[in-house]
Amino acid sequence: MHEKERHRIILSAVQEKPVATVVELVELTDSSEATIRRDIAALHVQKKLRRVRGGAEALHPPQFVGLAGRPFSVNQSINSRQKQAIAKEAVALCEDGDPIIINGGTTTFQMVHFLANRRLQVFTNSFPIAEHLLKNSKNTIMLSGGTIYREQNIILSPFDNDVTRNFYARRMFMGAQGLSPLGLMEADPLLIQAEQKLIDQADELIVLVDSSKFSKRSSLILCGLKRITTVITDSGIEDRHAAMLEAAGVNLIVAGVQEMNSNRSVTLE
Amino acid sequence: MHEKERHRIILSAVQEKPVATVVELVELTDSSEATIRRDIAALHVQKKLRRVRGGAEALHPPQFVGLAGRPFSVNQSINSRQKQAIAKEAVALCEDGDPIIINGGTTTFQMVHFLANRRLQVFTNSFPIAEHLLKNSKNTIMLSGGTIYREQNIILSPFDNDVTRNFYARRMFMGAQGLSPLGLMEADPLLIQAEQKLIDQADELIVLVDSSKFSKRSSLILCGLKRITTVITDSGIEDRHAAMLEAAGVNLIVAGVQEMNSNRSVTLE
DNA sequence: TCAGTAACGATCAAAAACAATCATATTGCG
DNA sequence: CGCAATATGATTGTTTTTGATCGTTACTGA
Repeated sequence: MHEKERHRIILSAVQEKPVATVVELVELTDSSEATIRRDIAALHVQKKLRRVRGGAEALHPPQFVGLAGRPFSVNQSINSRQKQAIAKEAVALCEDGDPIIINGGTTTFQMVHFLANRRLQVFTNSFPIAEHLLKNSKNTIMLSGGTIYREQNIILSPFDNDVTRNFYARRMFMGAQGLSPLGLMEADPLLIQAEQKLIDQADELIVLVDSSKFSKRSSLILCGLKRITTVITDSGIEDRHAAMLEAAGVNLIVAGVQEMNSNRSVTLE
Repeated sequence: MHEKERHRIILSAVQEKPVATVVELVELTDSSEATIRRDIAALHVQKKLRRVRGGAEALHPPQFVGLAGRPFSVNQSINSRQKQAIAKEAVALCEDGDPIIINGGTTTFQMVHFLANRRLQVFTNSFPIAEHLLKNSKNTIMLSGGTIYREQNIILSPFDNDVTRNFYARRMFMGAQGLSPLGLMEADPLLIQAEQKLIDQADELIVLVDSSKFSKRSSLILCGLKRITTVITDSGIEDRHAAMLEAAGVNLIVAGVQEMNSNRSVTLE
């Protein structure tokens, strides 16, 4: 076996498992330990992997420290003041007993805090949302089936999911990457897929976006403005954007960040 | 077993319950107490867990009341020694890349620790299993859709679930309430429902039961003995029960609870 | 309080992993 | 073809890790 082939095998093996031992690699490549060690050493200086005693490990060990991968947990803290205010308004629309759909996302995730004392029927495709509500509330939780995508933290199935098709809600709540005259825009194709499966399963579509989203654009259009029932945003929204929504017949709720009585402690309760 | 692998298993175990004892970890990893102590000490200085007398605990331990209602978490500790040994044999049957189904239950839950270093395609209807694997392993996780039942910790849908129907596995692993000549018995009608949806989605049916289950009966029969490919149990199984399985053409694996020095403490710890 | 037991730390020998070296095989090139 | 350059595999001695033992310390229950 040639050197390059071994290197490919080694790199592949290191991706598959947290740590590939020298002995394993010997069996995989039918070469000697000495050779494998030399290979690992070479790949180590090439910064292709990290050399550890006993074998080698991937350079960027997908640190599944938390369920929320980096992107998710980082997003969590961005604009969390506004997001919480927006989420609060969203939950305020609901009454106990209502069936609702919460699409995965960092803004919609903030709804969980205000749902802690409620008793709704919540359908979601977000693993973190389901987990949190399950642990910290008495709501009925329904989950869509499929593969859990770690990066986006959503559950998605390539097949038409009858659980999804049979759950019909009064309202569906979702975030978005951007909101323009063209409609509701999203960046991640995976999220688009997930959202398109849900979007027709509710009477009303409630979109939760902070005001910065009105100036952002994205490549993928999910649906037109007319499909949206209500937009909840923060007071940073510009008049022209509000006018745009009004023209499309979309209700607008501006979450009052100011009315929260002196809570500099934004932390959740 | 490699150092990194042990560390993963230890961290996995610490997540599951408030405190993982050294003895438990020894059995989980097949290494000595000295090694486990050294590992715990190392992980302690790495701030990955907290070292306590007798073992280790998670850094951020209390997830409130906990997702698992009482019944689940209580069951968790009963006969956990045997359950872990049984679960270990179960995982040993699998090769990386295999598609498998893990039905929810306390015995099958123990498989998660041994899956920490593996890379399988795991389909489950158990929220805790999905959660744990998601957080502590690189396995691909697929979840069935539906309502999350808190008592039983399973996800169940009244509708035929296409995710389920389209996932076909090599092996399905499940626990049971009892095992008699009549077949596999279950007590909870809800569990029966969940299991019947999955049981035909795999080539082989592997049943994980501790030996006490052979003398227990239950009201509901899930399937006959002949449907079972393999039974994994502990060394407490009686000869007549082994004969019963043999007569039905069922493979039997006895998980070696190799006599630990003077284990008069059969009680749970 | 006072055993009795469990957990611990230190120590040392065995095992595993390693680095260095040399002999052999393979490859490339004149 | 022959020779040199390089890669590979085997051998040996060294370092690291592991497991077992033993004396000490911390808990437990009467």
